[in-house]
Amino acid sequence: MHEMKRTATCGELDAAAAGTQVTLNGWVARIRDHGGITFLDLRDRYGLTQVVFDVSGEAQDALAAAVGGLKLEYCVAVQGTVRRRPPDMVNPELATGAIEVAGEQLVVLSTCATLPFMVSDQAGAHTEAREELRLKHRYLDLRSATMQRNLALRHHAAQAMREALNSCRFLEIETPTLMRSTPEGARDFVVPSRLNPGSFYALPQSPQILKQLLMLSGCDRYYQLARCYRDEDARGDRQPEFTQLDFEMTFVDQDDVLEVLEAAFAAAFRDGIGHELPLPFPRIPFHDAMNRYGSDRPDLRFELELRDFTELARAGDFGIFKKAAERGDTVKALRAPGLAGYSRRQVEELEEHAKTYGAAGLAWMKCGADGLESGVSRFYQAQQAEIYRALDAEPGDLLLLVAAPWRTACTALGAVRTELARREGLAAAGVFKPCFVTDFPLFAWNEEEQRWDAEHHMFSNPQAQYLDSLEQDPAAVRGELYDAVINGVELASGSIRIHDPALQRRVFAILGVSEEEAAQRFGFMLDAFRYGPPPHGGAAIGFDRTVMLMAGEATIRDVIAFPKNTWAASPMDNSPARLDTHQLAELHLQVRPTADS
RNA sequence: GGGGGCGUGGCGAAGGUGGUUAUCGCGCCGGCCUGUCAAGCCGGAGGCCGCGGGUUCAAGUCCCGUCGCUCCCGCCA
Repeated sequence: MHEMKRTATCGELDAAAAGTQVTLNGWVARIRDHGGITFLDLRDRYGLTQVVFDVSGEAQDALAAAVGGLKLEYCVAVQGTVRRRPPDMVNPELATGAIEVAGEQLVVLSTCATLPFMVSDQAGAHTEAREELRLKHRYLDLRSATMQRNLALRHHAAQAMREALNSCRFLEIETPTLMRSTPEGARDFVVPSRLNPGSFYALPQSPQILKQLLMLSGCDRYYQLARCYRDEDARGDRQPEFTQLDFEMTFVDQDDVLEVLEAAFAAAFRDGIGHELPLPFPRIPFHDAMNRYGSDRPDLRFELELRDFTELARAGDFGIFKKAAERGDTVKALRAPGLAGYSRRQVEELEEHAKTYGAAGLAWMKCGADGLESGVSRFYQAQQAEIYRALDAEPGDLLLLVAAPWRTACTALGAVRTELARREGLAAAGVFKPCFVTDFPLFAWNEEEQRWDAEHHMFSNPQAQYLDSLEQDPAAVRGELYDAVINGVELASGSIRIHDPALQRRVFAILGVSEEEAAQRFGFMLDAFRYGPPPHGGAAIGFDRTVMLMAGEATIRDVIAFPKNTWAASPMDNSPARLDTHQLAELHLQVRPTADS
């Protein structure tokens, strides 16, 4: 170790330490040079301590020179005496603000080049530099108080979730990251095999099948902080590699799994940010969530519930809506309390928003003191009283309406709902409203390919009351499927699985998966399920998103140490990168030029 | 695949309708200063305005193309 090894961190000294000799190691966060006296803010993971160098005396020339040469982000060691600050110079913003260290010796452990951007030292704030630059020099970005906090928060959340599951008899078991491509929704990341020319591993999109096999193996309860890989376009809350707290349980029903989810989230929020989530989480069936909030991941921090307007539209004179209702489409209404003052421009912006979610348009009217005004109100003069009653409308409200097939109408107006909340500041920070969304449909009709897809995945159990009518009316079948949602963010998803091979065959048949295809793609699993598979179910928690939510960040990249950008690349190490011809040859690969190169 | 936003010294921003020394804050370099904590004050260096082409007497500004970043739709069971 270097000379001047630390005896204290930069975050632990307080008035009780006054008078003691200490050595601190850390980085120069700030220098305030007043001539004869210089203040140095020394930073490490634990905090910030002010060091004072009084170099006015002639005998201090050597120290003065050393202090004068300091630059931001030099790594240094300081030895000195802790002393109380004079009362009027205490800094209440700082954990160590009651004291300062009178610096007596300074050793520069290493120097620092001119910074590409300032390391942010303000809690909750990121550096001003654009994200691309932050990612290129991620090691510097991670020095900031905010990123340090995020990494620590992530650690504590992980430990809390582990403990919560440990105390429920779960075993942490690892599964391979090199495995075969399995039938899941996303594109696979693929790894060529050197020993098996032309063959490839796939990186897991989730350990789904393997954890089910662990249940068959009698492990009873399994969990894993599993890295998952999906080759799809990124988003603020989504990047190609991410972490799930994946778990699975034997001999349980849906309520048992939901309880574990509640325990895991409660522990993470408690240990991570000291927040007590209210238990149990409210449960909202999928259809209710869509009808009331226009989303299968409702943000419950604000009301703004959607209402059905279909029958009113059928009886009204607005031709477009009338025809929609008669055609079997749904008309949804959103009452925006007190927003009748919205300008035409503002409503048009909301309409544009609705259109991106598939709405043909956004109709509107205003609730005046003497009845409905503006927009499409002239078509509904005869029904004013009925409309006020049905929507609980009051003078001063703005009414927004969408007509479309049920799901589109709900989704589009639901998007308007969250956009309104954003504009009006209704979604408060620091408030967490969890819920479970349950009773998802098992199958979704794929219009393009004219067939049924699995809404969740093809191993999810249909609810018992649909077992006799599976084939007759797939659209009506609800599964033992559930999501956990907090503040409009989907944080977990799971299901009770099919453990009866005969039922599994029926589901495959509905999905159009032939026996041969099933055998070829995941025969090992079907084979395994011949050997006494137990009833089981589980879920997976989107761990990055959970931490993002707790940290109050807008993107999961801010809670991942070394994330990828939206083009799945890392500006720091320039990955992905080309392989040299030798490596390619060894892997039996040949790179074909792209059409445009 | 589609749509929106952004790209100006190391960083963040300002630069109506085109007009000649491209502005400000931070950082950097030099100087002054004994109580700051976003220290202050004085001075200085540093920019082919993402790139390519076009219009024009004249382009950071207008047009076309292109690249990069970012947000959203699609996609992501």
